[in-house]
Amino acid sequence: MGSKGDNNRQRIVDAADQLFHTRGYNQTSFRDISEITGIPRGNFYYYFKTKDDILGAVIDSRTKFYSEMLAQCETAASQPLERLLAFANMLEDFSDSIVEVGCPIGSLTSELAKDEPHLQKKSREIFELLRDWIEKNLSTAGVSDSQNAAMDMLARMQGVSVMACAFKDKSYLHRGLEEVRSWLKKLILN
Amino acid sequence: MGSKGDNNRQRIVDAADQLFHTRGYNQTSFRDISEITGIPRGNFYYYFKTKDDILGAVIDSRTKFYSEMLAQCETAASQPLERLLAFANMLEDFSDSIVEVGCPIGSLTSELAKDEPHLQKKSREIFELLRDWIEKNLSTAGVSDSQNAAMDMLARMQGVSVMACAFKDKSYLHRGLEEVRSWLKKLILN
DNA sequence: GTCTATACCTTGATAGAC
DNA sequence: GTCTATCAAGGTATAGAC
Repeated sequence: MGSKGDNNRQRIVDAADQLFHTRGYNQTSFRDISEITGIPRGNFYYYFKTKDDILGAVIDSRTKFYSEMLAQCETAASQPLERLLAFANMLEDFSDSIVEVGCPIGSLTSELAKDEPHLQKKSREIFELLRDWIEKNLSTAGVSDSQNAAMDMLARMQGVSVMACAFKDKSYLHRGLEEVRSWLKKLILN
Repeated sequence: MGSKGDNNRQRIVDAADQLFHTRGYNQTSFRDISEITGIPRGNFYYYFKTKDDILGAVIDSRTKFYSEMLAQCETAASQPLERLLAFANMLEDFSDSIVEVGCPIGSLTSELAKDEPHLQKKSREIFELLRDWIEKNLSTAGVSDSQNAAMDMLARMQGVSVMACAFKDKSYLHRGLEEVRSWLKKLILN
């Protein structure tokens, strides 16, 4: 705590987070992380036992990030609909990188599904965090079957992310997210 | 044409197709393909110049596969709505592998977005094939803005695939596809 | 056309000096 | 805590015999 090593550890996690997003987990090497951080490859093993452990720390970091994002949505608005809309709006800030390399959560979970079932389970927890928060707000807003509706909202956002990335089409991403918002309003306001 | 080598070439493509789907392109090695086909690693270079070339052939093969699937949908039904529903129904046949490793088109396109922009463009052509076919049928059915509606249909299917794979939830996949079908009916029958 | 052997590189991971 | 040197394994790709 507060020791010098914590800085290096955090710098490794931050660089890995970025690289896992833009290049993917399997396509990111220790050399890549070393070049960005300036920390020699061998040193990584002082902070982490394996590459999987780095990914675990990255997922923890992302969980914290989205957790704070949801907290921000709750501060920004007091009503469930407004909070859900605030969440959808925040995603627009990342539209450039979504079009370029996909959704950080969705693309990671999809990649891990193919060869890292244990870590896929861990990355799924970010989805569960979002799903439960959405469900809570939908439920408060009086939406029946809020569990399924929460999954549907995430699915819609994932769908537009995948297609926007596939077609490199930023305007489609915006149109798709706009449809999610209008779907939300219709769902809650009847 | 008809020479012995064509058999080996096709066997390589078929094995690679399967492996790229279940393990991903980058995580599939020549050794893996060699073990399945029994063809020595070195021989691959008689049929293909690089690994990328194998992927190119796999994408061509998948394009042909989906092209034939769409033709089947046209044979199975004469009305646009029925044809679109037939298409959605056919995807249910692959629900097990979608839950396990994701949609073959979506997950490949997402993977390639991160480190193979040239091949991502090629894999996108499968999406374009589907989109244009869906658009044609929606248009014939009298749907206004059929272009956007076709993208929306693909996006919805991709979304439920990503979430069903993330949560390993086959029943969610079925529910999601059922919603796509009812959305289609509402869209066309007003 | 088919096969073996192998070159050459990068990978994740380890050992041990400082 | 930090660093360098290095390992063993596995990757794509090549050379050349048959």
